[in-house]
Amino acid sequence: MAASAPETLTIVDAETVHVDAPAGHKAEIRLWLRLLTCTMTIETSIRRKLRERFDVTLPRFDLMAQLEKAPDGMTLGELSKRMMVSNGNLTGLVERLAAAKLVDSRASETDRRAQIVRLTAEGRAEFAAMAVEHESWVAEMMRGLSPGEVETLMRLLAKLKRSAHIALSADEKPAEGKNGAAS
Amino acid sequence: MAASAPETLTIVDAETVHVDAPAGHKAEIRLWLRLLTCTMTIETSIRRKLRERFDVTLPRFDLMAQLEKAPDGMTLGELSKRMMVSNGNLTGLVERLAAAKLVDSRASETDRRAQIVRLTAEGRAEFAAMAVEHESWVAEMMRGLSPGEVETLMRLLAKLKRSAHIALSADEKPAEGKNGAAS
DNA sequence: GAAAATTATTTTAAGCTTAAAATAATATGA
DNA sequence: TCATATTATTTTAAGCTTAAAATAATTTTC
Repeated sequence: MAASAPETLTIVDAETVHVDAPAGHKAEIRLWLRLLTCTMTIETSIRRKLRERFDVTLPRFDLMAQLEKAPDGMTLGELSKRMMVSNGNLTGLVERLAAAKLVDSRASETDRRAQIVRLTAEGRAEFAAMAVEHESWVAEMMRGLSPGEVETLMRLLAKLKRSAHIALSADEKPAEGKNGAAS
Repeated sequence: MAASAPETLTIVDAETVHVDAPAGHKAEIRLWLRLLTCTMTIETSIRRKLRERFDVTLPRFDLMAQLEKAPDGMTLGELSKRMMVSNGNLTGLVERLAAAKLVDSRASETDRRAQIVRLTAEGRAEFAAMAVEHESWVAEMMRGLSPGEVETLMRLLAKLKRSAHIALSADEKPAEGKNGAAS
């Protein structure tokens, strides 16, 4: 069951076996590094442009982008899940954006534990301006891909995402035992 | 020439046009978000496991991984370029790893500005142990992809990387003028 | 062989990020 | 109802990260 044990025995030739670690997953490691490189390259460029053009940080833009999709606001927990960052991180981020009058954060009427965060009118306008350029920057960086290639990447990355989530859930519940062995 | 102007007019049907921003690059934005999600999912998992199993942070692991490929050491500038992080970032990272006796940093003999960083014997041993498990974690998360799919992703991400670099260099030199208009 | 330009790194100030512990409000169950 | 568990967030401590300014060494140019 341990992830470190080579359970799936892929047949490899002798060369590959003795050069690599037990199971020889070099292709996967190279793919992971390439994925990281692509993401970092694009992200670094976007970060720089957001600062130059709008004097805003990427995390702030990302937070505003989430809120823009939720006119009725969103709790911190929801934001945390969607942005894939820690809860504590958001507390500070929201505080700073609230200080800049771009978002508004207030306790929920029905559950006083929850904070509901919304874009202010100013935040919405500011985001709209940024989003237009942001979209064109991304498109420009992907200009070398054909529509078909974009489509293929979408499909394969969706598959990778599913695959990663399966691995995730597999090691987050090392022992189950209670509700039967199903699913 | 501006990245924000819709230069490449892709023919789209009326529905799509009026819903989207000027040039309608929704597919590209969605691909970018998916790329980000995949990377963050895998990275978060690796970060957690490195901490649990080896009590080490991801940036430290990444730095050691770079040094492992350079037995004769590497300058900070070289590390900065390869890891795609800022120069100042590395100063602190190397200091902390040096304090832990995992790397060794000393001024170059031939250029006293440059610091040359190397893994210590202890660092090399520590990294070797981590690398084995790291490789299997990554492979596990990619288990749902066939070898052919891994190959296709490699190829298309390489293309995306090139495309992004072209866009990068296009706006890093807004005016050239000196060495002729060639290339 | 100096002045000027370049290169490599460090410092600084601010902000981002995480994991873990603490706080506070709600839900659950005897 | 009251104790217990759960949920949502904040706080804390440490470390990561960046951009920009400062420092220091080397190279270029006259």
